[in-house]
Amino acid sequence: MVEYNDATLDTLFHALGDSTRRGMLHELAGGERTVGQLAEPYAMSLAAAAKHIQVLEGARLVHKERRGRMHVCRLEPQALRRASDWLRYYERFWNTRLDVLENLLRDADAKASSTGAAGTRAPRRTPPPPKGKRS
Amino acid sequence: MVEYNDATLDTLFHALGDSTRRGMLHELAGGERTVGQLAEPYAMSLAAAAKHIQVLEGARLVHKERRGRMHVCRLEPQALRRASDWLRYYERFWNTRLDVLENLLRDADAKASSTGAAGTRAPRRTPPPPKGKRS
DNA sequence: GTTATATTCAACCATGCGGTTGAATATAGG
DNA sequence: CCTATATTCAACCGCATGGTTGAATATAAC
Repeated sequence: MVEYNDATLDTLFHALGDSTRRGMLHELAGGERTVGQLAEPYAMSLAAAAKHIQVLEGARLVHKERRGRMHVCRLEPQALRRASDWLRYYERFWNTRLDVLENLLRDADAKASSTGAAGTRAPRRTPPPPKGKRS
Repeated sequence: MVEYNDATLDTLFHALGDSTRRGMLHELAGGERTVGQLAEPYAMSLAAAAKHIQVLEGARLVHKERRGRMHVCRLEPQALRRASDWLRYYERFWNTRLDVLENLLRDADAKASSTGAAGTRAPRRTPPPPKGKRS
């Protein structure tokens, strides 16, 4: 059951699509950090860094907890796992040498279609991404 | 050797952070598809869908090849593998029951700090994301 | 050659994103 | 109480993104 809704994966991958945020995750892999600690390495305002952290929170990649006057963040690995699960669906394409086989088939096709016969492969659609519960 | 530069991962994860594009990848998992075929399920102009495909190309998730008057797309699994590799670094956080252990430690800490002694854990920084070759 | 099909290109538009600054809030410490 | 520290909030800005439309290009079909 690798079923996550679109919005979740959107925000998740969007959160991962920024090197500052990935850097913060990497830092959090070393243990809990305060907002200030996470922000410090970056050449941007604290407010900007804090926004990045909020994005990570929104994607449930990070949990923030107030402790006295500082807010400490911790990595929330389940979200990362969700991303990994999604990717796992495509694992067969690189794991088994299926891609090599694909290449051979494609090349054979190219040669075939250039010598005549059209539309040999890929005419069938998989059930269309059903408009609101995709991926 | 799981070393990819920031920009690559930025564009890669950004490309994955859109459900239309993920839907297209899913479709391409079924084999080669033309631009028109990929665009058809979506309630947007062909031009818009084509732009999505270009984003996928830019992230090297898809290879497009002109064949006659149509352009056929194929899945390029190495890029997906890159994303998977990046995630793998964090696998330990959810695979081994290390996260559970972490929870226990954290709770213990919370109790400890609420009963007195401050700043027990997480004072050490891992080497800071070195500003241009991070993640 | 003309027409239809498949796709791109260019200009444009609204919205969101990553950043800034300055003020507000809340806790800790002298 | 007053001040310093840690963080958020709100307003603003420039730029990228995701979408549109209409014209351009190239191949296929008649």
